[in-house]
Amino acid sequence: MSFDRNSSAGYVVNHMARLFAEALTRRIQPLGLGTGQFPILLQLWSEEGLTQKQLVERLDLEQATVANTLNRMERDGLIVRKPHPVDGRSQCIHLTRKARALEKPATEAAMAVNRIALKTLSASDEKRFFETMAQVIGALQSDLKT
Amino acid sequence: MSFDRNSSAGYVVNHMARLFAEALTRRIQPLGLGTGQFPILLQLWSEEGLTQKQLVERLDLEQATVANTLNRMERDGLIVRKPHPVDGRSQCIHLTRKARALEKPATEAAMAVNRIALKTLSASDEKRFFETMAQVIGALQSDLKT
DNA sequence: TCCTTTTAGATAGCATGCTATATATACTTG
DNA sequence: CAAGTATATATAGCATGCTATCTAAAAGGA
Repeated sequence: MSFDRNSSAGYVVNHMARLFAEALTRRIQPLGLGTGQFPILLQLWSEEGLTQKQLVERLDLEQATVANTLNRMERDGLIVRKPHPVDGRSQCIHLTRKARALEKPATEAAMAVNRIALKTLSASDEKRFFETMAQVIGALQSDLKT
Repeated sequence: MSFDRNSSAGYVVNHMARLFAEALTRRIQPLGLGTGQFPILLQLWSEEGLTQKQLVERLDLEQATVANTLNRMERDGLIVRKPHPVDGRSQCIHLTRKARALEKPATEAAMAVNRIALKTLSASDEKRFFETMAQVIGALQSDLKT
């Protein structure tokens, strides 16, 4: 009996993640946004003027990933980089008016995707699902720390 | 109160998927494999000589994704493409000896990752987790069909 | 002060996955 | 059989994410 993809947590999780991404893409592409920009925007909507370093600390992404995504966001007119007042190595990331205007429609789109994805779950199933994911994430993180 | 990443199913699922991928990468990179090659190898280990079309039907991936991954696998000496006996458009994908030799260590690596990720879950939690993921996947798939 | 080390960010290069499109072969229909 | 359609694969081009490496500025120590 061979390894069955659909009994492999890693495979199923990857598949589910791709479906989430596709569903979100559908809804935010018309706003001119991509899925990778979303976490950064969420952070900046609640806390503007962060440095790249601070963004990296708050999001579970590598520095290079954030730098590249910021480049695309700058190109697309969503952010501007302003020199840091005291540290010449750093820059503060600020949102443009355009990016601020997207907060409501974009978060609504993300909430719609979450609602649709979880709609067959009872409140307790949903709670359990989040708890289980947190456990799995914790287990993988401690493995990776090895 | 703003949108909280960690209460967003999409975000958490994406994060979990990246951690699974990283844990698997750690273990199969020494074998010369990447995560994207894994589903294709699994399929071919159990059913060799499939066409690209058949692979696409069995894996939830786009045709172009499979074509590109097969190109890398050919480059890396894992597969060979042989002309289809009757259909001149198709090719049959065959494993090399090298790829066949990787079946055991690679599936063991994947099983190790799954075991580690789920180790804090009881049997019933684990069962429930898979059931919930299947429901979420189904809900997203039916949304995307719209 | 000068030198070393650390830190912030940029960049190169790659894999994975996508959409859109091109190409070549097969099929179908008049 | 010719003409048009459908199918199998290839390719272009992009976003997201990674590791590894480079550069420039800051911090610390002799």
